[in-house]
Amino acid sequence: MPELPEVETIRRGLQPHLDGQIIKNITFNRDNLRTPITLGARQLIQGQTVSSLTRFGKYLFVNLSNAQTIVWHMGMSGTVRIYPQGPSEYEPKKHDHIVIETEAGATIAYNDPRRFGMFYIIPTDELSLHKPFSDMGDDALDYDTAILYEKLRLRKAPIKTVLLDQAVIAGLGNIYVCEALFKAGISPLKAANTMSRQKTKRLAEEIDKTLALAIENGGSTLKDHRLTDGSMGYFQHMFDVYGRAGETCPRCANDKKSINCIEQIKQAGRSTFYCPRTQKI
DNA sequence: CGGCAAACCTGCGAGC
DNA sequence: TGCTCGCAGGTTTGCC
Repeated sequence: MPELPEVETIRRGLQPHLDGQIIKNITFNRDNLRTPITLGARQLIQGQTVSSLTRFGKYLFVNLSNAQTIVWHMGMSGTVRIYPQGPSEYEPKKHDHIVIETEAGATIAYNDPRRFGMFYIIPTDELSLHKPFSDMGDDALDYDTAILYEKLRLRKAPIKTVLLDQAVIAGLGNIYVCEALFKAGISPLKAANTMSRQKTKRLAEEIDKTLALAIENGGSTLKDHRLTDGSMGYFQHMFDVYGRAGETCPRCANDKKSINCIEQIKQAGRSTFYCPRTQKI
């Protein structure tokens, strides 16, 4: 599910219920997700105050007053449900792997059927040195276009594949890469190292617009993603190309030039949706 | 090192 | 109705 807009939507939902709150209790209903849940995790988390709730790329960071940080990733199918009234209101669901109760009385449940998610704790000051983050690119909501251009210049793989690499830019996933490339009129097959400064700037503008609009709309619910109140995102209704193989893209529809122009292809094992007529190499 | 397939899991829809 | 197959928002590993 979660690319940057979905994770940011979850972060904003958690903010009023977790930031500044004391974690009274945390329950792990299994000892691993994608990564193991260490034995000491509960002791390090329980009783601590949340000093801030931040996001980097698709990762959520719950920073604690004891200088430890919970690194939280939603995998493919992770969702967070908040019950402000606490345990009396909480309805356990299958695949609720982690349940947090705050001193203020809220219950927060992490549900993840496919268990591709991650939830582990590391010292806050080691975050930037830590494995995935140490060589991750800038966050897709706050990056330098000139640096993006330099990174693209070093890669000859297709632009679609390169933008999915979190070391290039952090937070983009399959949906938003397809959508941004469409809006920028760039073919997903174009070699990254053939991107001009001008085209990179154009792409960056469309990435910015696409992510902002998606966040405004609560992210995209294909199947699993939910806001923390259980409601669905809305941005899936605004896709130009993702999941629309065989349909007509908005540009071609406007020009009355073609129908059924949207094609679905595979790149590095992932589906790509695009309009071959209007997305240029 | 770069690039790609496969693996990690469960659930769901399509087709038979 | 029920079975099998393929596919899904991501990341990591291992093999050319």
